[in-house]
Amino acid sequence: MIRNLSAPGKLLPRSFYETRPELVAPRLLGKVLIHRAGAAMMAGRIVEAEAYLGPHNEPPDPAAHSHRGPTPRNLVLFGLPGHAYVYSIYGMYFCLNISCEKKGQAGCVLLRALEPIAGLEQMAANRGVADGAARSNGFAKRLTSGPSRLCQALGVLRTSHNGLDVTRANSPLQVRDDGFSVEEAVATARIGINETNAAVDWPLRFAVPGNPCVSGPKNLKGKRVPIP
DNA sequence: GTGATGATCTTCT
DNA sequence: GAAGATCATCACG
Repeated sequence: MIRNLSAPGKLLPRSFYETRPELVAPRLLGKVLIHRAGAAMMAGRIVEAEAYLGPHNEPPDPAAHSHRGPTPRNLVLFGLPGHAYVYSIYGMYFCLNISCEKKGQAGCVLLRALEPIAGLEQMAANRGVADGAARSNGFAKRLTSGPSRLCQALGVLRTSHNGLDVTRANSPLQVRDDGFSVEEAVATARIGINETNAAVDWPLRFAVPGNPCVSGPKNLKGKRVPIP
């Protein structure tokens, strides 16, 4: 039982997000995503993230939701950086992004996997994990290794979380720096980008090398890069 | 371990 | 009307 509800470390300021997504994504590795829901607090360390570039970028990123300009769905991305963009995918799931770059430039970072830190019982309940499974080996990994899994585990919904400012101390959704430092990242192509898409090979997916909570196959074929 | 398949619905064309 | 930044489950090796 987690009695101390104080969040660890310090809140990341808006300036952290006010730059290009391909810089923000690797820098977010090792930071802590926190969701407070009533008396419950759930937290996980970000171990995988993908950058999606805004339409002003050269060349533009055809895989990004924002690449055809603002629509009612993606409006959050064109606003101030440091806001949550939550959308529903395949009818049944949600994905959580954080808007980047200054107002009017719609870059963002998709959070793809966390390493659970706090509130694991609540996460398991949110995901409907049975007691037996919750005690089995590798259960923590299956809670949050995937963009929609982590939304389910933290209880992030489009209706209540889209557009939230993650840089405010009283926000239910925050990203904090607790001093944990990641030395380097693995950069690979993004997941789920069709080969008909010109951006299929862009190395904009960043993960913590060797971390068991990273989604997908274990050996990432990508190259090691320093954190920019 | 990998690979195929179905569930399900919002969004934009 | 089609596609989609996905996941659980099942078959098979």
